[in-house]
Order: sequence, then C-alpha cells, then structure tokens
Amino acid sequence: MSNENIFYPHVSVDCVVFGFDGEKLKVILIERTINEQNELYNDKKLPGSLIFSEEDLDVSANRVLTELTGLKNIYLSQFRTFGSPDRTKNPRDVLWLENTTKLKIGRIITTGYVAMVKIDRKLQFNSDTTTAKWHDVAEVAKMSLAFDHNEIIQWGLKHIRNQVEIQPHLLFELLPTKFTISQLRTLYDVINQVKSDVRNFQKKVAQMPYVVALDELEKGVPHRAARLYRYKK
Amino acid sequence: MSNENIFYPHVSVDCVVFGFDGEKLKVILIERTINEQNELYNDKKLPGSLIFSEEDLDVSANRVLTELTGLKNIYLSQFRTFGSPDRTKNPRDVLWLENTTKLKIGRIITTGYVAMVKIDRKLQFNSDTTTAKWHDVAEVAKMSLAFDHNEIIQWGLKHIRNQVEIQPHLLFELLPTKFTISQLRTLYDVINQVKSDVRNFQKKVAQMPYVVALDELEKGVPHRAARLYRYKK
DNA sequence: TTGAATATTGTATAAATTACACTATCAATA
DNA sequence: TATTGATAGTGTAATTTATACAATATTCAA
Repeated sequence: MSNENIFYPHVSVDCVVFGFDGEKLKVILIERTINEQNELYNDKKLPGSLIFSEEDLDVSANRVLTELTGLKNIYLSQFRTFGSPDRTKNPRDVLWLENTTKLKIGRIITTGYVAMVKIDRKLQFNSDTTTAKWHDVAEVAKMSLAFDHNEIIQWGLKHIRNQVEIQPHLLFELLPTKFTISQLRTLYDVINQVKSDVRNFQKKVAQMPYVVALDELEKGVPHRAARLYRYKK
Repeated sequence: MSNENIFYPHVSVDCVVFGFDGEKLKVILIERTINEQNELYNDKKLPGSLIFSEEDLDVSANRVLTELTGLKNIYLSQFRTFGSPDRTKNPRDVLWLENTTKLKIGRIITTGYVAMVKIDRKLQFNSDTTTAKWHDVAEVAKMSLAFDHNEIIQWGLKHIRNQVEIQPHLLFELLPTKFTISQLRTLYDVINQVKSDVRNFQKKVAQMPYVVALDELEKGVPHRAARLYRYKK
C-alpha cells in the first residue's frame, strides 16, 4: 500500500434533531452568515462541528448539540457517515469553514446523528452569530442548505422511520407529556407518510400498555375536548 | 469554539463480508503478523485500511476489499462508524499500524461496511503478508481480533438482520445459484437466530414469486435428493 | 337552538402466522 | 433384494393481526 495518497481528513458530527408541533415534523437548523467579498450571505445548516482530538464520536455529537442549541442529555443515535470529497465542492462552504475554524480544510467526513425531542424545550446557544430554530421538515426540503445537509436530513428521516417501527416507544420523545390520541396518530402518520384509520388506530393504542389514559381532557379547544394520555415506562 | 483541541484523525474503512457454507454463517478475516520485540505474533482482523486523500468513502471500501481479498464488484452497505479514541488503546495494534502505514497514528475513526457474497468466490490478494480466509462467525466471536473488530462484526451482523427483514432478496446473495429450500431455511434461521417450522417455511417460499423451482435435484447426497431452486430477478 | 368541529366507539372480513405428523425417496448395507 | 437411516415433502385447523367502514357524542360559538 502506498503512502503518498494517504492524508488526514477532518472529521465532524452533524445532528438532525426532530421535533413535532402537533401537526408537522420539525428540524433544528442554525443560521449561518458568510462574508463573501464584503457581501453578507445568509443560509442554514445543521448543528454540527469538528470533533476534538481525543473525543469519542458519540460524546462529540452531544457536546456539539449542547454548544449550538443548549439542549442537554439528549439521546443521539448515529445513522450514517457522509464521506464524499464533493461535500466541500461549494466554495461558499469552504469559505465559511475556514473563517470559523481558522484551518485550511480540504475535505470533511461527517457522521450524522438523530435525536427526537419535545418541541417545547428551550433552545439556547453560546455564540452571537448562530441561532438555532425549528423549521418544517417539508419546507426545509425545498431550501438549499449548507454542504450536503439536505441529504443528511433525508437519511435521518429514513432512520427515525425505521427506529420507530422497531421501537414505537420513541414516538413519545416527540410528544408533550400529556397528549391526545389524535396527536399521536398525526405524528405516526407524518413520520410514516400514511393516513391511518381513526378506529383502527384507537384499537392499536388500546393494546399498548404503556399508553395510559388520564382523568383529564384537553382545554381551550372550540369543539369536544379529547382525553389526555401519557406515556408510562 | 477553540481550535487547540481540533486535530486530524485518520479515517479508515472496514469490510464485514459474510458468506454461508450451507450450514454456518462465515466472515472473511485477514491474518496479521506483528513483530513485537523480535517475537512474531499472529492474529486476525477485518479487511480494512486507511482511505485515500480524495477518495469517496464508499469507493474506498470497494478498493480496500479488492486489494485485500480480490473480490470485485461487491455491493457494500455502510452500517456504522466507530469513533472511540480507545480503538487504538492496544499497543500491539498501534505497533502494527505504524509498521504497515509508516505513519505516526494517534487514533483512527473507521466506517464499517457489510457485504454478502457467495462463499465459492475465489479469494485472492496482492500482498505476501496477508491472507484472507473464511471463518465461522460463531468461532470468531470467541477469538480476540485486532482493534474493536469483534464489536464491528456484531454490529454488521445486526445490520444484515435488519436488511434481510426489509429486503429478503438479499438472502440469495449468500446462496449458490442453485439451492434447496432446506439451505434457504437454514440460512434464514442462522441469520435470524430462530428455528423455523419446515412446512410453514415451504409455504412462505411458495409465495415468493422470485424463487423458482428447477427441473433438477441435488446430487451426491446419501438420502432422498431435494429439489433445486434458483432466484429470479 | 342550531351548526361546526372534532371525539369516540364496534363489527365483519380478509390475511398472515402458528402449531402440528405422516408419507416419500434414495442410498447404503445387511 | 429387503431393511434401515436420513432427509424431503406435504395440508389443515386455530389464532392472531390487519383492514374496511359510519353513526353518535360532546363542546363551543353563533
């Protein structure tokens, strides 16, 4: 094996954090400003950054997420690594990288992580120049994000679909503590891109021992109030 | 974000290539010899190596697999990236790395790929010092492999289990062109760690339009010969 | 009181999964 | 050539799971 072709790529992590507002699937993006020949250009990217020297990849994903969004103790699940040299083919991305890292960067290999969090959790961040905000996943698909972040989000979405099929418990990460069956169904449908039958869905929920009915109804709705449920264990 | 903690890890790929001998699940390992204070030490590792400078990760996995096993045009599917700094905590592994790469290596982040190939494919290799051979997956689990390769194999195994559930077609990658239902069932059972009922399995196969019966029986068996089938499309 | 909006509930049918045991075939050998 | 050992091959009933489908209940607001 010859050595002259071996070099030292940079390694980063990117977090695809999903939320649910009761109606639509959301994802956290960070605003990015690039100073391009004294013209300021704004676009959006996933929360992500280079890993530290002796830092475990999973640990790094948690650190970066906290630094850029303020979210702590989030379960992050690795789903795929993106390693095309074309990831840095856009000069705007390279410019931004070199400005923010003060490093000369040839290529970056990034590992994607997904998380599912309750959308009412507060987003905070260290830096003055980045702002983490929720965006509609459907809207984001039409936007042009930094690097290959559109592609990363699609893979992340695919990943949570698979995850949720194996572990339906994960759905409750996205719902408020108290929720209606209707919210649960909407979430299920939006993730799986289906339209479930109301009665059959009720039946399905009824045989989930970990979804327990509360003695409480939703409030402030201009129609019959739905019963609230919570997730147990 | 401070820069002093950012550095340039090495990036590699490792291939977990599964085969099936009609009875047991197999995996390709490479023999490794380490010269430790003039004592030769032998052990085994997955086929894997550092990526090249401008090489796509997927392309790299294919190149490395061909270089180390002679296998060409294999469909490799990425399943997980291993990024613990502890991956190089064994001095023996570091010694081997530095001898083979002539590089000073602190840590290596590796991306795992799986492949499923017919076990009768010929294994060939460039180097005089490595030999690729099939090993029982069950036996390998009891061996101590290089780096975290035991762990990588377990993740790979989990991955093909999921894959095969979604895409039962993949099973036929592991079988000879002509196979018996009994072989198919044994393979199914060994991958899913179950014991399927013979009659129910026949029923299941009967409703797979892509498994077609041949007008041919197996030969050289000291009992009633089973009908041969092949995979179509 | 009425209408608008959403919540809640059951039954019949079809499809998929599971459990279960005897006969058929062939080669080796007595 | 009869017997034995080893594996192939086959069907039915019961259970579980998935699907299709519509009328009544509750609440708020007009």
